[in-house]
Amino acid sequence: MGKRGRKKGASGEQSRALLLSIAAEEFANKGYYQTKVSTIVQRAGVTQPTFYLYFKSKEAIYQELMDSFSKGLFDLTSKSRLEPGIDFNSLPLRITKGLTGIFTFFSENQNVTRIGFFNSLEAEVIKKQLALQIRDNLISEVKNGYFQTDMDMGLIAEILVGTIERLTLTKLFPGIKEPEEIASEIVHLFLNGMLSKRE
Amino acid sequence: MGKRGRKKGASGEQSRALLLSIAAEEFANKGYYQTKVSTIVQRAGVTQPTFYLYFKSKEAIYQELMDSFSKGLFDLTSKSRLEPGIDFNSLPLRITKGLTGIFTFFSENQNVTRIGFFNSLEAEVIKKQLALQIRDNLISEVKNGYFQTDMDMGLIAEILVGTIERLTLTKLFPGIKEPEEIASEIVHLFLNGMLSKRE
DNA sequence: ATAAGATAATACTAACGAGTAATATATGGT
DNA sequence: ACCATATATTACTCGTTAGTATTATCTTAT
Repeated sequence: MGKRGRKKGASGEQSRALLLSIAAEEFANKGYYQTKVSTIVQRAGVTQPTFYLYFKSKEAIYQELMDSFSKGLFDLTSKSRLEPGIDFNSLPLRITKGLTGIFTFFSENQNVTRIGFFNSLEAEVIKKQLALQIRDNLISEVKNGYFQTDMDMGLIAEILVGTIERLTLTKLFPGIKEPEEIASEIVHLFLNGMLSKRE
Repeated sequence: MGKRGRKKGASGEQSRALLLSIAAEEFANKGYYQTKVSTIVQRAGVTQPTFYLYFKSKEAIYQELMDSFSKGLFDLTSKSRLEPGIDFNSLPLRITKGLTGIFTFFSENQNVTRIGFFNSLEAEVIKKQLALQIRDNLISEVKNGYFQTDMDMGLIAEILVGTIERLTLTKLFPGIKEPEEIASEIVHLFLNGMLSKRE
């Protein structure tokens, strides 16, 4: 008796994926504490115990989303490491390509990016990591004599992270600018500064 | 009978100020939702109803702290507006001074800054406002022929805000660098870029 | 056809945390 | 000396929300 039990055509993987996707949206829009499991399951058209069939806890599904973002970003940045001995004049383009990759990834994964880069406690850790990676790249470029050597590369790396962060939120996500556009404007500014008329 | 009632030497203003200060610390460290009124009052050595004697709600005390930050920052930035017709060569120093003012304010008000600039929903609004003010200044400086004119000043303003944000968190708050130091390095980078050897 | 395992629902618990009613003690002006 | 007011406490309520015990239905391999 009753309308309990497994539904026709019910597929576990599908339910799980749906929950993940909706949860990403909720977490991205409302943050961790304002996001309710009850809302997630309601929107997914399942019940609370179904949620706990696939995820150990609210914390766990959040972590899974975080990890997904974290891994994606890490794969990206470790791929875009510069091999030594690049042509001098192609460096700006290389840097632009690397930045474009990051912005494209963010753009294609808005919800998890919001979670992993803006809303979470671990966002700081991730940004710190990104800054370190950027700093290492900058230092190796200084060794090649490309930049001024009297600058603090750790500082510049942090400035770049702040720049990426801010422009992602204000220009990329609202669709005001494309990844390539943002990347090339950043590179232009950071290389030449605002006073330059040099070419 | 009992130990109820007003305490000897109890001063309302003092209790209120203490609650505000502790609340600022809690909100700054844990964010809004993880901060508990019960913890605040416990740390302040008063009870819950005492809290509600001075603040309408948890939301209200949070708003009060937010407003304090918001007002402080606004006073600062509106004061540092550039009057027209400044000497060409003194502009970098002027900009550095303005930035130093902001960093000093942040440094002297860490907790509310964390709340108003990093943890809150309204942080976005505040940053947006700051970006607009910076953009206006930049544009007026372009009119004076100081910068290249082919750059998107809205974009640069956002980059500056991101820069301020990030360096506040990673260099200023940990005490790694002083306000003046950070300000002058920013100005140097943004004016000259990383390629420049010009002087 | 049937048992085992997978997928789901109903109806609950348990805890936490914001906010309050009622009550008591100190202080300061008259 | 006394009362009005400011300051504080004890001991609650009440809603919200994460998580669960139990039961039911579907699916698939044999």
